[in-house]
Amino acid sequence: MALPKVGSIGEYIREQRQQAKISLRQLSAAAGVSNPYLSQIERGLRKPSAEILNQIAKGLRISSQALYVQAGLIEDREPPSDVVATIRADTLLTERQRQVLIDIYESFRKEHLAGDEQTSQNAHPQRDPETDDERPLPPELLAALEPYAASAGNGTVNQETKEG
Amino acid sequence: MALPKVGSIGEYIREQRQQAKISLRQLSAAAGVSNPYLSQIERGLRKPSAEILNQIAKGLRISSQALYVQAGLIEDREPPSDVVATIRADTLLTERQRQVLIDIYESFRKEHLAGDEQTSQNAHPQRDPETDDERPLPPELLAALEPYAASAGNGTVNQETKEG
DNA sequence: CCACTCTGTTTGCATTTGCAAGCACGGTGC
DNA sequence: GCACCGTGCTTGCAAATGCAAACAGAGTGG
Repeated sequence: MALPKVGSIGEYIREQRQQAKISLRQLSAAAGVSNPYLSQIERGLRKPSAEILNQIAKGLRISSQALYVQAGLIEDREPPSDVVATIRADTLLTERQRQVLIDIYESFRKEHLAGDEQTSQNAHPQRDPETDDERPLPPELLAALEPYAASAGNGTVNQETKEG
Repeated sequence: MALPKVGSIGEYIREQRQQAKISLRQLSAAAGVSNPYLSQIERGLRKPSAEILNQIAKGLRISSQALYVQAGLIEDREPPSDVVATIRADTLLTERQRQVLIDIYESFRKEHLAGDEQTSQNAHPQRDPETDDERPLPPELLAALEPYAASAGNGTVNQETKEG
């Protein structure tokens, strides 16, 4: 029953704090959170919000992302290549553009490596958040490419045009 | 509005959702949050916790980190890494694939900078999909994307995967 | 005209966050 | 003896999160 099974986040904070050799109150002051709340967080009785986590990370002088990963709020999955990581880190693109580039890149790699193998299970227009990893290009990617492809004149892009 | 760019997490979510062309309820189901709450989040009436943010990021299939940065929860000031150099260094791609990726990347950057320079897109509470001035990609680039774009509307995945 | 379905929104409420105040314990010095 | 530090922990309580249900419009079609 809703026992905050954030697990190691509290222990992780406590470890970091003890390694820094500062007291709970010191960290609470540095992080700008109350000491009782920090106490409860460290013992796993409370599940802090992202803001509190961020402040604690600041107070501990550790990376916010490391804390989010510990909290399970960021998937720390290994990027499949340096290209993907680099694209992801590029703040000059929109998120959609990033996704398009990464998807294209991965499609290219699959094509280049496998050459023949392909998956033909992308029939539904609805996305399934759980079961898509092998598709060539997702529908929303094509939707994102659509405005660019509009001037090509090849006519391959056929959309419902429900609203526009 | 001084610089409320990082504060408008809700607008960012709404933009991403509308770009993905899914309804609020669809996203709420995919993200596992209630639709009224998502509505309030998008309009800035509620400040979602990190968990909710993470679920929304999953539902949108965008990077959680990008969302946290948008929410101002991560001071992520990573330098604009050189995507082009990384693509060029990738030996798992063919030269032609590399060129296509680089072309797309540079087109995206031009478009992103041009679109961001005069007005940010959060001026209107609702975007009109037709008023986007997005520049088309070069024709040879679209030709390279053709086999992937085949699954847009006709459902026939015509993927020759032949690049020679 | 009415039923049905989709869109996003509002309302009321259980649950939770996060804090101020206070508690219990241990070590100092006077 | 006992005031005075420090440590972390417990207790209420205002405020916020997040949800279920109901609401208001716009299409669509019987």
